[in-house]
Amino acid sequence: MTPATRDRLVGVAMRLFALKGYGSTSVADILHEAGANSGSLYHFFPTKQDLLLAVLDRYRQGIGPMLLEPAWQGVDDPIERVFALLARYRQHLVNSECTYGCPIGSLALELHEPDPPVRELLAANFDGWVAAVERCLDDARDRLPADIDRHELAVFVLTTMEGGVMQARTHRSLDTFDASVNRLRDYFRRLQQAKDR
Amino acid sequence: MTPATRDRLVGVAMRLFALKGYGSTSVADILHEAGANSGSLYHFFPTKQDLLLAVLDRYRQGIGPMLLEPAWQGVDDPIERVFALLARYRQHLVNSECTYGCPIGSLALELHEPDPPVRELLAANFDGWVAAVERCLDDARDRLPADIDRHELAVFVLTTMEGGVMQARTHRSLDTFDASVNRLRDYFRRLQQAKDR
DNA sequence: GTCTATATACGGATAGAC
DNA sequence: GTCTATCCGTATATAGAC
Repeated sequence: MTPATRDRLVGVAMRLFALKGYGSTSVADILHEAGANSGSLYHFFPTKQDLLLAVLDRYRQGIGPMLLEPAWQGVDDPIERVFALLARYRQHLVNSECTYGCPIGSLALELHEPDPPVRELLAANFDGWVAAVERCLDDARDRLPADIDRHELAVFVLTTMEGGVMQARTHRSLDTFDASVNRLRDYFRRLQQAKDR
Repeated sequence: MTPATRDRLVGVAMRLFALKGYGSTSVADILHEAGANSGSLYHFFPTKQDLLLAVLDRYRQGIGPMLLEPAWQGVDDPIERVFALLARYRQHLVNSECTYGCPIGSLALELHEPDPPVRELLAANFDGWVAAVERCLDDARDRLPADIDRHELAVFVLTTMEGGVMQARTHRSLDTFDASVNRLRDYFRRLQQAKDR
């Protein structure tokens, strides 16, 4: 069965906001691609921004099933899971010729003064991502220095992904993304070596 | 003498694009704040995008005099210069209550499929920034492992800044920026320790 | 180079029948 | 819940006098 109209609208909006940005996606674009009419959309969502909130909520709920589970298929080592997650973003860049990166990061910088509910959902998406990485680091705590701040380190992994994706899109090249992940990998190696002693 | 109209338009556009974004800044906003009329702007710039190109070019030319020189006042140590540069972005966040970060990064993610000249000027801005950091690292080469890729490391510094700024703006808090810079500092410490042995 | 007035398109959102 | 038709503001850009 084809998804109900509301879900279809959210799905199309998710796709188009990621592809073209929030401001550059018109309500008419969404209606056209979803095969719906203005009246339907405004029946479910009072404003375009409410549709954005639904999109951000779907991203947040999808962190586990849509992002982590596929990325971690067949990867059990917690530190390798961190880098498998980064590899997934790399694959998105490859598939899109370096035009598609992290939709949350793009929206976070596109919307300069977002209304509080929007900003909070963006932050909640980052928090969920960082928390998942932090659980990996906790699982690997025996291989890291005891005094390392694992929350800071998890934030730093997200920083590396977002900063690397931004530069890759701008240069239309994977080089800067790979350089960033290489340096993060080197940092992890040195942390693990410090533990060995 | 008050700046010539053209320069004033570029200056106002630079400010408003950084504050509100490119798409959310109307030509009328710029004209109003610059005290100019439509005819003047379109006399100098055929389209709004040409004005953006002038803004990006001014950023690029300003990397030395407007960014590096102020950040490096009284700082001679090349590695401290890297962190002084990051501290300058932190200060921008403080001054703006975490709303103003890096205008180049914001534009890079706001414009999803920029016309080639725009994308190239964004990339040139990143290149100039990275090259400056790389020169610092070259100046400190004796304190870093001989086999470290200093270009990758310079890219990683920009990655840290951009990723940290993005999260700080989203959380309206310096914590994630500070966490990222702390981890980068720890990485540098470990690189220098590796050299000592 | 600068001014005013305006063309023209498209945006989000609404009205009201079905 | 869905449809068509449309309101109305604002956007970029232009025309042509001065």
